[in-house]
Amino acid sequence: MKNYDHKKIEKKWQKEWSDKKIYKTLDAGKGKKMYVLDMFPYPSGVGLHVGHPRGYIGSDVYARMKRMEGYNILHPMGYDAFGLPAEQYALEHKIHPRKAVEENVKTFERQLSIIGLSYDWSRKVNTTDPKYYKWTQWIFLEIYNSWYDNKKNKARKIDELVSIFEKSGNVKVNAACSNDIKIFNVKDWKSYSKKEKQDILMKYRLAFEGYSEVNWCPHMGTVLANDEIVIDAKGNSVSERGGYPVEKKSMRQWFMRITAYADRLLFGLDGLEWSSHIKEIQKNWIGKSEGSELEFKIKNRDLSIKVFTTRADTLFGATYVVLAPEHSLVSQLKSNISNWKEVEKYIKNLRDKTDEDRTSNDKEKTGVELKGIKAINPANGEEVPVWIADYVLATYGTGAVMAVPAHDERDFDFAKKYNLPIKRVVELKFKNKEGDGAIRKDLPFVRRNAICAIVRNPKNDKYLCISWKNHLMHGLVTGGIEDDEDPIEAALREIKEETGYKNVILVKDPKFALQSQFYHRIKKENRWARFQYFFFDLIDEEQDLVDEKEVIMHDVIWKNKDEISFTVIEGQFTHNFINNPDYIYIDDGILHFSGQFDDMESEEARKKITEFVGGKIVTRYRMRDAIFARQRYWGEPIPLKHDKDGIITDLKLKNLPLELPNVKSYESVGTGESPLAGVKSWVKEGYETNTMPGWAGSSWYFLRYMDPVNKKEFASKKAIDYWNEVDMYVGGAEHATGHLLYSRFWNNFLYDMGYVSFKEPFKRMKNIGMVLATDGRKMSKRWGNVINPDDIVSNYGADTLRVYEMFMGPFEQSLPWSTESIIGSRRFIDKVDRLRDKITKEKSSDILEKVLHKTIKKVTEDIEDFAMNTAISSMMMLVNEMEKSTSINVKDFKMFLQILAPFAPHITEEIWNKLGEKQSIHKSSWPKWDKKKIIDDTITIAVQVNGKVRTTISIPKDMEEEKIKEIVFQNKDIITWVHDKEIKRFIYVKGRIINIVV
RNA sequence: GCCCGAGUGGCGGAACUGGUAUACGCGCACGACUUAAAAUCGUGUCUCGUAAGGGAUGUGGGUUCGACCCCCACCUCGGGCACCA
Repeated sequence: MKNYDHKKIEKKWQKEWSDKKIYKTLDAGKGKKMYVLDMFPYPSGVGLHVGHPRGYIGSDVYARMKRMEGYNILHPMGYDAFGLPAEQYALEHKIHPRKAVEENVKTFERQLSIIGLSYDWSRKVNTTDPKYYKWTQWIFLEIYNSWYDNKKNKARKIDELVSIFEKSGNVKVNAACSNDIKIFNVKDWKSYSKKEKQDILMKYRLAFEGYSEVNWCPHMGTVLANDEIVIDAKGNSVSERGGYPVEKKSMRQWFMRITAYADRLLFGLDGLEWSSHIKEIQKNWIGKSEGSELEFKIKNRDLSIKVFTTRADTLFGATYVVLAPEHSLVSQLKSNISNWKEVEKYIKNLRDKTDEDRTSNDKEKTGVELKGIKAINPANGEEVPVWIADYVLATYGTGAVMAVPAHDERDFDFAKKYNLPIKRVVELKFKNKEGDGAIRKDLPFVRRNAICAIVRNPKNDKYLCISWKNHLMHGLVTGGIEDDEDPIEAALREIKEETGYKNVILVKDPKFALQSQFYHRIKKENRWARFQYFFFDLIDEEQDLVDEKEVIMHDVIWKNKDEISFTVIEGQFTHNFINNPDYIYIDDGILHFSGQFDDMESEEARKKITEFVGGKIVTRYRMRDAIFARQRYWGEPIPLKHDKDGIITDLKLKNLPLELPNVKSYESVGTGESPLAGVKSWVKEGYETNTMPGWAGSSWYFLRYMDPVNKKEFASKKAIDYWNEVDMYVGGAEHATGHLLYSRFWNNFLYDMGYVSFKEPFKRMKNIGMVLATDGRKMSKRWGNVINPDDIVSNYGADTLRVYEMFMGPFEQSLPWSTESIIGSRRFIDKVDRLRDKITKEKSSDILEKVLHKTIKKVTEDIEDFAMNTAISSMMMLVNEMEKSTSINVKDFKMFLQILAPFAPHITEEIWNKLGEKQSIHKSSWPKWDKKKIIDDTITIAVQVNGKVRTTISIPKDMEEEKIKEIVFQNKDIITWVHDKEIKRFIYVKGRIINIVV
């Protein structure tokens, strides 16, 4: 198998490159800069599998090409090493997490070093290094000491907010803040104690203290993440390990007010060259929705319920109000609630359930009415009941909703279960725009009330239809309601008049109507009809005679459900309606039973009704503020101090870093608090015992690489301005809603503060697909299907691994590893090596030159697009062409080596060197393709007859259509196909195809 | 349930902006070299048909001179969200 000794040459060149520091980044280059960044890894204890380096190889290929193109490249690597896995690994192996990280980093670097990646290792960062996390802590304090001004749409220093309070209280302040802010004036502010002031400011800070529910496992004495919990056979939440009961516990946390940036994070996506897929995920995650905030007054109390709705147009159909069980109003209303015990029990029960339990979709909704409480529907003054229910979330909107069961599925389910009234106020509006029923623009509308009778024969399950003789259509029985006539009477009358059937019985009044605008073909007018639907069953087949006038126009027929193809309204809709008469209408439509808003369309009604009841239009986001605390040891300490009176002070820069104390035991203390709460010296100083979450260090590391050893700043302004944003970011798509949002948030913040000059940190991004095992599953120790890159490098060489990983398939796609296919990549490199025998000083053949220059173009463009697989396949074709040639010009061959060099840096360097080059191939300049050499003078194009290829012809590329026509019609194949048929069309698309239509 | 993305030979995949579908690689078959094997090289390899020719890009329709590509409906798989009012 071995044609060349990859072990020898790879080692040799890796040493050479490292000794000569050929990948060293210049602090400020004269030329253009290019920042190519990999998402830095979490160095785990198990080592790498063959999928891990795939992204690194891709970014390396890109960086190498750009380096050869003359860019000053920043291409660094580092480690994100705080967090649970390292802590867990340390606990299991009974070593300190720092030690564990050191070991894992070593393994990681050994495995990476043999692949030949062009990192500048001198810029390595490690989030667990106090010299690094000093600045993570500093950024935290910057965020802590800031608030978000919604008017200026940027973050500002908290001191400026204090000045505003001192001058004018908080009346004029429009800030992103917690939603339980009280209004105060200057006098109030001055009267507040230090602690009170602190508490108020806390509600404005961008990093703030608060409480949240966590999953608490008393037996283990720890907090568990959602995925560490399972549901046992009895339906209780238990820990995955050990099966111990888990309950909810409210715990003190730190938060980051990322929601302040929701809109900027949303619109910032527009300018980014990311895959639309990732942008879509972020958009959904942010979850912007426009709606109205409306108030329902509570009867006999000076309180009201604020609800958020996107469907203010359905307000007249709101038949009850639901509060989240956690809603603060519940306890405020206690004295008025006559069934308080029941309510209390319900809330208590709910607390023991996990979120997952409570919100799983298939679970039936539950709730309790707050008896003795009535809310007033602001639209019509109706008194409606108030409930608490598990399907309303405290954390979204206002924690309360108006329930409109006729137009919302959840409310509908709930109303059905508890027998609450359902009131339809929006109807489907159908405008007939096609056919001879299409609305005539020149005619006014004539309004009619009408019925649509769905008559079923229970004996054979067929439906009564009218077949119109003139129009070849059939539909259900429809007709107008006379003045003062009862709709059901009208329906019975129409059935009798049109079909003669007189013994039918009403089986269902779905209380549904549909508005339809159409042109009445017989009456010759534009109609705007409101059809009320009724279901009837036929009792017997006795018929009266039908009036002669009706008989002329239509027949009476019986049809199966599926055959009902047409009504005056719309066949498909009616068909669905018959199948599901409990149909709740959730789309926009036209209003009725809504007072002065009747006949208005939903969109307009939303604004008008909101205005009418004194509500306001608001924007809400699904995204929540991010918890910025973990109750663990292995994380950055939060640089804050609490004194005995509850006053918090922030550490100053000169006191940073606040280092993690070295302790013997960093196991959980058993109260749910961080292990730091058990460290006496730490607690005595009053230091915060929570540590930062895993995403803290990774939210700004890309800035530190720009100036990695700076002791005075997180990075100098000069370095930041020179490197600017990351030009190419490569990593997994799994960070779409975590890291990629948090780091955009931090960067936007740092921009507001003037520390960085760009809003968005990652201009272009490519997401590496996963490498699956040969069995199509994820590679995992558990399945025993892990392929280790060390083995591949040892058997085939690093160049083969690199070429294969790029050749496997599209960069962003997940692909299974193939132990069989890799040999193809090795053969390719062997062939390249063997081509050395053919190198001469003679000129290469014209054909070879042409293929070479085309390949240079293709590879250059493909690498730019990360289409690595097609770049390699085009080089394979070039090599096949070279094999056919008797000789290859040395200069041509060197150009080929250069374009192959990013993929196979070792073998190309070896041959390059053997050909007498002194300087590294990786420092040479990227070859340019010769435009003249890739132009084809004659082209081969296909000739189709009626769209089928019949032959191909070779013609000079600029030949005129008339001449081509002549040649084509002299062609034997074409003559046989065309014969003496008439030529209807002759289509010539320049340089592409000829199609003859006969 | 809702929102994205994808379905092409035995396998991984290619196909520019709607213009010769199956490039490149793996595998397989046959042949050359060899005492032999490996390695290497050559030839073939979607499918039906002796051929002429026909049929194939998940399924069914549509638009077009022409569709893997655009439109509609459906099926399957992957991802995201999941009572967000």
